[in-house]
Amino acid sequence: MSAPAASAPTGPGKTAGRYNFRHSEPHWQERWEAEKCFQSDPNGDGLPAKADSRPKYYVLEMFPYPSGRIHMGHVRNYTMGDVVARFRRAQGYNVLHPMGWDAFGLPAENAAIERGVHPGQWTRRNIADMRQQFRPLGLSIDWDRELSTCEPEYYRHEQAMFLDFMDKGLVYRKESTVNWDPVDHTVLANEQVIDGKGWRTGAPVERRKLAQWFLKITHYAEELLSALETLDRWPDKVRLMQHNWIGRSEGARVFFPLAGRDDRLEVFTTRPDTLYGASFCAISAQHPLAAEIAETNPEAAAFIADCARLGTSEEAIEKAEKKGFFTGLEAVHPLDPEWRLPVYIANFVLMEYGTGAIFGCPAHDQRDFDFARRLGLPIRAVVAPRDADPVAFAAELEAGSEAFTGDGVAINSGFLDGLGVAEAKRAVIDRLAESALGEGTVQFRLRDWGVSRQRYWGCPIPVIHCPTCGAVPVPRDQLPVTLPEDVEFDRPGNPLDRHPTWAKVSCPKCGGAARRETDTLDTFFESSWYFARFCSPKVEGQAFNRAAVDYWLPVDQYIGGIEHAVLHLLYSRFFTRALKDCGYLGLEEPFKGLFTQGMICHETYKDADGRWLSPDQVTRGEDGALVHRTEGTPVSAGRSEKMSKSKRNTIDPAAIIEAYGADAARLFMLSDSPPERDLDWTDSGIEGAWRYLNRLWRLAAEPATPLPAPNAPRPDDLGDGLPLMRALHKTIAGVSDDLDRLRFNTAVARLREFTNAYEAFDAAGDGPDWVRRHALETLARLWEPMIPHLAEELWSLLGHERLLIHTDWPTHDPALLVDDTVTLAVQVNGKLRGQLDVARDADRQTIEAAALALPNVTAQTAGKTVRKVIVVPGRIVNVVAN
RNA sequence: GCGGGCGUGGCGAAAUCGGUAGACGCAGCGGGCUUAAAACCCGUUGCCUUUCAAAGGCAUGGGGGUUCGAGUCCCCCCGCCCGCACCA
Repeated sequence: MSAPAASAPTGPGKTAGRYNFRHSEPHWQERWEAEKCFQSDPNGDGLPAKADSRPKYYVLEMFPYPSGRIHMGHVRNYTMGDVVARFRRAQGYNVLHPMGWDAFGLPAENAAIERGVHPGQWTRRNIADMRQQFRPLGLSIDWDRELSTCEPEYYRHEQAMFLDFMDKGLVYRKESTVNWDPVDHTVLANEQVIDGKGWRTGAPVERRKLAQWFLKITHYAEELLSALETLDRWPDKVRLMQHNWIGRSEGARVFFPLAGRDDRLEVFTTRPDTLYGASFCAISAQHPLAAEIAETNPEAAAFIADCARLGTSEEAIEKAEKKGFFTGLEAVHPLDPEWRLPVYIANFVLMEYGTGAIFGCPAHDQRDFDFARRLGLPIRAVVAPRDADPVAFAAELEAGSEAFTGDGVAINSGFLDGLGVAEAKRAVIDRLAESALGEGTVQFRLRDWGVSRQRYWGCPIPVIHCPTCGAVPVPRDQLPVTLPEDVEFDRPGNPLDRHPTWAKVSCPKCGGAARRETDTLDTFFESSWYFARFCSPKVEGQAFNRAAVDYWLPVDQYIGGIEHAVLHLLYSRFFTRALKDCGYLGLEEPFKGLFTQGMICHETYKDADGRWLSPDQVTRGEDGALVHRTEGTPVSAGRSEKMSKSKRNTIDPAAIIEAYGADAARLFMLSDSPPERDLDWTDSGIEGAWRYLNRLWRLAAEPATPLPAPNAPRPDDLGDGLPLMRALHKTIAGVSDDLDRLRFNTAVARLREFTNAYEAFDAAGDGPDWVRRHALETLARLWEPMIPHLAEELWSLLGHERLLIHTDWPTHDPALLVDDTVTLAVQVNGKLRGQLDVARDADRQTIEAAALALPNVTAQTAGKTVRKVIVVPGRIVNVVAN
């Protein structure tokens, strides 16, 4: 790509002048800073000044992980947020637009292992670097509210929250399975397990049981689900994903007494109506009953081990045949004491869902059907479609290979026969309840949130393990529990665990020797409340100044990536409820408006050997074909994909800003693609943005016609300036609406369209000249949220001393939106045959007559009879003739 | 397998109360300015028929339907993308 050299304007003449962004952008940034334009915390308590009566508006972009380098995704994300922040500020809102760092996490530990640098040092240096990289973008951020989650001033509050959650019964500890890398002696996150092997060591991952801390998100499952309906400014897609993730299903718990034993098998089903079609029971390989049987039955133990081996790779699960092992036990059918069902251990039953046990009804569940076929178990139809012949239907189903899962009526089901599915469910549940053999229940797919991580670089869990008192909370006056600085990463495992002194403490209860919890919190913990901490980031004794969170929350517009659709957003919704129940704040939903932006993509390149090449290694040869820049060897271009280091198709924002300036980068980010869709980065796209900025700059720096003085009075009669004035007001209305709905691409198109109209405008006189200046000033004001530096530059070129950012957002004059005449499309039989200019208020007869008189219309209707003329005022005339 | 989304010029896209499809931009083509190039400016650009003009035909993944009129609503089919994935 050719980087334009910014030069001083050369004045009118043969060479067009160029906008010098290198001078201008830092200049306006300094002015904004000097005038404290983005400050929002005058008292230090998070609240606005007493006299400030503006309504509040909280705009937030998901805070970044401090990797050390900003990437194009950041530029897009923060540009969008900045447009919203600047737009709302101009509209008279008191805007909160903060920035912080999601600073705990694995990459810092990897850096420590690979380069021997301390995670804290690495993280803090990255933060400093990234702050510097954000600065040239000209974002309207209140940096005074900056926070970093890895600092004790931040995480001490979440330790207190953890203890409050404990008091509220929202925290518990239980054994849970983790992915264990036997070489690194470390726990792996799911995404670090690739094909059942550790990503770093390649060693087969083991499943180990560890006691871990859980947060009871399921306590709020019902509410988290139902409240989704109130989030009307969230994308449907995200709400749907959360809906599915929570996965509510209504059904029943059914108890099957075990023949010859005192205990019973507890089963969850959504189809109690098919109980008469049961032909077996099945339990998970992890079910306690399975373990019990395995103790005395080596074959059962072998089968269970077999099941455990499976289950790492998704593909294996997909292809796995349904397998079962007969336990020798028989379950008694709850509706018929004479009826016995064999009990199997089955590889397709999940311990984590429901009760870890099912009853199988092959006729009406495909999995059960497959299982029954394999093991030769009976298949008995107990539901038939309403219009089917029950006997024939049952025969066909039992001979076929597919279960029937649709609605219908009960057959072969005793007292249920003839009832619909829904009625039959109710009837069965009632009958079971009478004999205490079952009950209606609601089951969720959502599981409790396991927050323990066997890691160093995270927030310490404030608990002490005492051999006599058990898990004891760290007394609040001893918070924060801080991470030790003197740690080594030269050996595998968790440095906290093997630290010589850190974990050794005395029990707060009995004073005996005890040991600190060495697990740290999942990093989703920090991001579940940072948006609230931003409301009063400087208060010390408490997490929040209650008045400040009451004032600022909820976040009016949250912007971030779709990858956080479920976990981060669901955890934050949970946290907000839990914090409310602990008295921290007073609302349930933290994010009123949510917007998920698309990714930045770029074409990918490979050399002849299939190695990825970065865009700057690729150029076009003389024949236009892609070649390697230095070696001249052929290069093949692949499809456009999300920018990623592994595919080497990234573009460095710093290089773009250096070559074209921040406004060009911002403009390109907002142009062309709708913000929720992926954006393709192209060289020609950024060139186009840069070209437009210069055009705009020239309108003010080198005007074709001299402009009247600033603040010149508006002439009573705009004369020939009226059409441009109308176009301007349509633009004001359109752009305001676009920005309100975050439709940045159409706002850009509209402003460019008006620029075209402005340049084509050649009327002369006082009226037109006044409109010219007015239009240019308004154009600067409308552009300011998107390209703030150039907008200020234009404003200044137009002779204003006071910053543009302090001027109000323009409002349109509704009278100027309606034209005196309108152009109607004229159709004959639905096909366009001409156009008609008529007065806006022309009556139907006049329009009809004029339309029928159009030469093209008479030609088309010649020899036909006009049956009907449809007139849609202001839009269209359709002549129906045959 | 289940759920959701999307298919519009060479490309990114507009047009969502059913009313002139292709705004705005990218790329292309022709021209101007220039010693030359860049930059900049002007014109042009969905496809087809037509020497020009005028006009006409075809076009929003494919097929059918509703309607005076369908990118938009309904039904069927095809393709791509995303989420979940033995959730009983």
